[in-house]
Amino acid sequence: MNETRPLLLSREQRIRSGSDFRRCYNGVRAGDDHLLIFAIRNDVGCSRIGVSVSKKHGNAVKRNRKKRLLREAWRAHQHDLPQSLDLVLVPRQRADSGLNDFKASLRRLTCKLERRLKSTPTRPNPGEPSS
RNA sequence: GCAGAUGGCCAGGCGUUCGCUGCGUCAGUUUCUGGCGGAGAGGAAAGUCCGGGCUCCACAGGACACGAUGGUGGGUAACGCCCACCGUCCGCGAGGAUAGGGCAAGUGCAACAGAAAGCAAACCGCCUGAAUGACACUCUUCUUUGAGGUGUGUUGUGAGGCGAAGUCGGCAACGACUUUCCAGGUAAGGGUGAAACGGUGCGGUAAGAGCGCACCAGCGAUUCAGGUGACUGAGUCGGCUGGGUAAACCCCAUCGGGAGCAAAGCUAAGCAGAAGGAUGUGUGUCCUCGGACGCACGCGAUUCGGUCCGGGUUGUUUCCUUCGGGUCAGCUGCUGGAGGUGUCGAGCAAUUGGCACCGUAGAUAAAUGAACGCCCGCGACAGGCAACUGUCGUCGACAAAACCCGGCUUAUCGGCCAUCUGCAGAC
RNA sequence: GGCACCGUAGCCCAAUGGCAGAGGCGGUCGUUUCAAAAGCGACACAGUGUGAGUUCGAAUCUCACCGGUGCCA
Repeated sequence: MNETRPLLLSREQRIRSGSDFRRCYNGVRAGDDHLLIFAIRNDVGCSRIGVSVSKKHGNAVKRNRKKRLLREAWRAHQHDLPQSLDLVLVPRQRADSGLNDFKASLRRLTCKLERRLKSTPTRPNPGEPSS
């Protein structure tokens, strides 16, 4: 691991507007038992993530804990993952997902998404409105 | 020691590393970045059930509706909250519960059962008289056996039989059916029902009845005493008693303007309009004779918490309604307040006055996290007579601010403290 | 965050405070048919979201929870 680059997670590395979320939902996606990821390329210069946890996961405390675990997993692995992507992380509705589960799923699924995006690099994202 | 009652408190702790959001300061520099310092979820932050602060709108009034509250006194900015007390109910007790004004202002409701469900009467039943049957006795009439009548007594019936009348059947005895059978006194009793016009006893009576009396319960009036008051206690008198339900309509008293920080204000950016409705009459001044301004009436819009009356503002060539389009970015509001802690007073208490000290979250796809180590607690397993020891754990209650306070309600692992009660034991 | 509204059979929904509950669609069985559909007949399916209270009695009235829906800049 590169020791010189700090493991940060600032506000610019987060998806915060509804239109960006909608753009991601029209991109490619991949999932496993713990996680579902929507991804699309961006031109901001760095990768960004967004987190979406539905009300089915429990009360506000349980939902907040899942969001923090997802952000921590991404923060720890941000330099090992493909760059210049917008990711939306959606956890699966199961109670036993821990931090290590999310880390492993994140690594595995982003590699899959990177390969899928490279295989169709010129795809004009048919789901995205071309406004 | 066991079982409880009430009130209060805590909400796993410490350390290292990485990370997040504000604040202060310094440096680069004015887009931001970095260093240092310091701060960073709750007792319920929750539900949004009440009350206020604050912001905007409105702020002539009247009538009628509407909503909330409901023992008394106090506290408070205010409350449906809190404290103290009163009444009622529950508990052996410490204590707990209590929407607790008024059905003697009016209207309504009570299924089923029951004689009857609200005015008290009707029905069954009980009793008396008339009437009538039987028996006994007395008197009397007719010609003896005998028959009839009068009176008295006992007893039966008196909605029920051997009563009376009619029809049918039958030789008859008799049987069947139909009709009819007077007047009154009672409310003791009447399988019900949630609830039945006081309860028990004695007297009394034709039978009965608060009809009378004694005690008890309840109601009303009144007097005295205590209390600020709700109310309590004692006495006298009265008729003997008038049910329940107002979280049924309602009456009484008190309170209530509307909306809510997605309020409200500012900056920046951006877009495209369409349809429908209203646009009247009279008159004055100016006057370039086309218009402008003003007044009155009418009409429209809006507002005065709801409706009506009545008013305010405004429009009458610019407004209103609906549909559509654009933006949904930033700033202020935004945290110092009915603040907290300690102490000295007032008060039974809730609460409140003085003084001193403290500085205590401000996010916006929404900040508090992760990893490791030690201790604490819990659970499982193993060893051990036990005390205990060791290992393991996605182990650590309920739950996270969103303008801010005061309450209420609900959720909650485990534990601590204080006061008190009952039972058992010892002294 | 704030403000409103609603919970009754599998679904849609009715009910005067009174025997605990109407109807439609759907379901099961029978009848009919060669078989089905339609029709006809029968049956089952609720204890009214949960818990307290008022009342003799609550789906209904009151309160507190639970679940769901809608609106705002």
